[in-house]
Amino acid sequence: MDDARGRVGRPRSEQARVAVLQAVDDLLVEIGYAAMTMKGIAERAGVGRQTVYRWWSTKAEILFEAGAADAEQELAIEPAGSPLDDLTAYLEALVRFLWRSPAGAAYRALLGEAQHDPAVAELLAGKDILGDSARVVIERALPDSRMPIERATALLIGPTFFWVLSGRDPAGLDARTLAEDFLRQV
Amino acid sequence: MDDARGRVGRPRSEQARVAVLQAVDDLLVEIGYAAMTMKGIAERAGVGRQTVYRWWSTKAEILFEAGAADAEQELAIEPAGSPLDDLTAYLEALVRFLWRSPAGAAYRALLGEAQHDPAVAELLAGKDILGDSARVVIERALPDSRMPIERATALLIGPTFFWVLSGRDPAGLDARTLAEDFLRQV
Amino acid sequence: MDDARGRVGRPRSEQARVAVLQAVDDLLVEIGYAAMTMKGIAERAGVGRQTVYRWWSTKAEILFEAGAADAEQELAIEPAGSPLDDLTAYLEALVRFLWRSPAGAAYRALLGEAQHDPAVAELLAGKDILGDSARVVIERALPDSRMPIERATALLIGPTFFWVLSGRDPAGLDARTLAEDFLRQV
Amino acid sequence: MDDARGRVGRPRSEQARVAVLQAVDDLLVEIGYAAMTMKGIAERAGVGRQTVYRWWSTKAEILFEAGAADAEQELAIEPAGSPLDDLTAYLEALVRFLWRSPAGAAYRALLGEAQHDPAVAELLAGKDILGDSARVVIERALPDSRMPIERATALLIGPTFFWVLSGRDPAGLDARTLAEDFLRQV
DNA sequence: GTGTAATCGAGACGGTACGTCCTGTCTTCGG
DNA sequence: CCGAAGACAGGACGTACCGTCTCGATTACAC
Repeated sequence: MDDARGRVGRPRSEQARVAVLQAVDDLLVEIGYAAMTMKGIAERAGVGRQTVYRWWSTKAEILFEAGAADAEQELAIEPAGSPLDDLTAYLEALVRFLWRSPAGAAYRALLGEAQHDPAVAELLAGKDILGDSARVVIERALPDSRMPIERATALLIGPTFFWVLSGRDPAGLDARTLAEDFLRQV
Repeated sequence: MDDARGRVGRPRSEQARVAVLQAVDDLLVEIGYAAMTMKGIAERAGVGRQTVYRWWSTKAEILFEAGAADAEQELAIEPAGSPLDDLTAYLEALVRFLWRSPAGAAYRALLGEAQHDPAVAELLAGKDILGDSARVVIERALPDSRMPIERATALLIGPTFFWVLSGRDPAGLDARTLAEDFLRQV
Repeated sequence: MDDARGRVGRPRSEQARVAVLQAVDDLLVEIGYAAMTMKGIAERAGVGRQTVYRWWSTKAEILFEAGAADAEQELAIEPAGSPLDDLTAYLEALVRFLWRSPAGAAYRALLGEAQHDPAVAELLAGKDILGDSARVVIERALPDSRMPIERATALLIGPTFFWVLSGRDPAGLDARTLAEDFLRQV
Repeated sequence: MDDARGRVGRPRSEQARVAVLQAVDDLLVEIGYAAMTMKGIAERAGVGRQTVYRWWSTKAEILFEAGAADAEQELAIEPAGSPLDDLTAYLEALVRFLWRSPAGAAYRALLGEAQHDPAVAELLAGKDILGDSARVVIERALPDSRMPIERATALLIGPTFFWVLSGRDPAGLDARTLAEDFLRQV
């Protein structure tokens, strides 16, 4: 309705849109975030640069759109029977996401950029990928907890988040132990 | 010793060194990390660009040298009497550092860059500012703990670290509560 | 006939045609030839770009169509009684045309473009605005001359043409003197 | 002296300067004035674009510097014995220059551009290539003429100039006849 | 003192990405 | 089929910064 009314002119090309998102995905793996350029994205996608700028302002925006869906899916956990198993499975997924997954690499790059670029910070603030995924798990595992969900989230995610982002080797992490630690607090 | 050997030629100018470090400090506050350039640093310092490149490879290196001493000092806590008070004071200092301090801004910028730049990651790995400061406090407050210090560090720092870096408002944090949570685990 | 055959569909819009020609006239005065673009012309005329391209290939073509009629009229001189007066009047008109008239500005722009663009050269070759106007005057003033008309044309127009196009100030020209010079040769 | 005093920084590269001028000369012949771009010139010269922009503002300026010396030389005529021979030789050189010479093509392109670009007009006004060369010949051939040199110049050059620039075939020109016509006026 | 040598500020060098603009084509809807 | 609108791929624009390179000038140590 909002879309179909007074539309005039050539409509946006879906083909160009997915080509750009795919190019960003590929380039992130091949050359990394820092080496990615708007020019390079456009060329890789076989798309004019103006077309890229018409729909996204920065490579951060494209990366966000390209990675958000994957991220959400990778952090969604099947119920595992017990609270401890649930939390363990989630923390394992979190490590996998942050450490190895392309979507996680994108997330870390964006979060890094957000530390010194308010525009990116705002972009990330619009969709709290980690917090949302953790809330689902916590509410399922501890429906009766009286701890505010925000604080519980930080306690659950924080240690792993710090461990990975500060460059420590995730091999030194044990998800089950962390889950047990968490249950002792909450 | 390293310096006194058969050195010949004009020695490094201490004046140029501090001018560069000062310029980086100033520019970080004035224009932010992303907008800082090697060219801009050299001009602000009144120094030739070659002189900058001669002693540092990247702006990350300069920033690191400029901020490390401040960071260490801001995270060093006087013994406060009780373990809970000690830990609370440390977490308060940590929030101040990450959230408001220029040195903390530098640290966050570097940590962000480290997520997609291995050279910066290595730089940070060389000096574990957060981990070192936390270890001191933990060993003082809990001399008898049998939990590995690395894990204890992650449990202590993690929630606050995640809270701030993910863009949440530190006003929602309560250091004493977090310290109590921590003591329940360890 | 050409028009009356089995034409089908919406006929060419006269309104669009004159809007484009008017836009070109306006833009030539307002921003000059070099700054004119096909995009700008279409927008100024309130016309689709495709409509412009459908009927003209280049801005030179539009400008030519827009200025030709004016040029012809500005260079047509009423008989003035004597050959000398006729020629003087013509040379004065020529200076006015080349120096101040919008149509003259268009002509000079096109002639300039023709020096490095064969397509424009061919366009101008199709209608010899200056030569045709001079021939009329010369044949009227000197019906018995045995000098080839082409050479006479060059002798009459050349000095003024050179003067103006090489950027000299037309104030330094005296049409009557030039007419006398011309009569001495022919 | 003026140059050698307080110079600081790396001096301008003569090698880059001649590479650019040579590239412009080549490109003018190969692809023509209109198709020449600053980007193309820089690439052809194996030079950074900034280097081109540092020393010249427009392709017109480069072309002017590249062609001026050639033009001057091509229009300098050896004394031929008689005024008529002198003037004939000059007019023949003028036709050669305007019609066939690469330097002449450059001149025509610049003169064309000058018709709608005041910056180029000013550039050409700074060095009156045609006028200067004609003055030399006229003053040598007619040392006692009382006609102002500017007017004599226009009478001498004008017809040929008009003939060539308006796209007429120079085969139809006869230099000796034009020289005779000129002598009849002056 | 007189080299010798590494430093300094300055600024030009060849490159490359930036974000904008225009090109000429295309794809939509409405007359 | 024409027309307005506007997105498309492409490519030049002029600018900024990259990291390197030459300059002349300075400043130490070794002779």
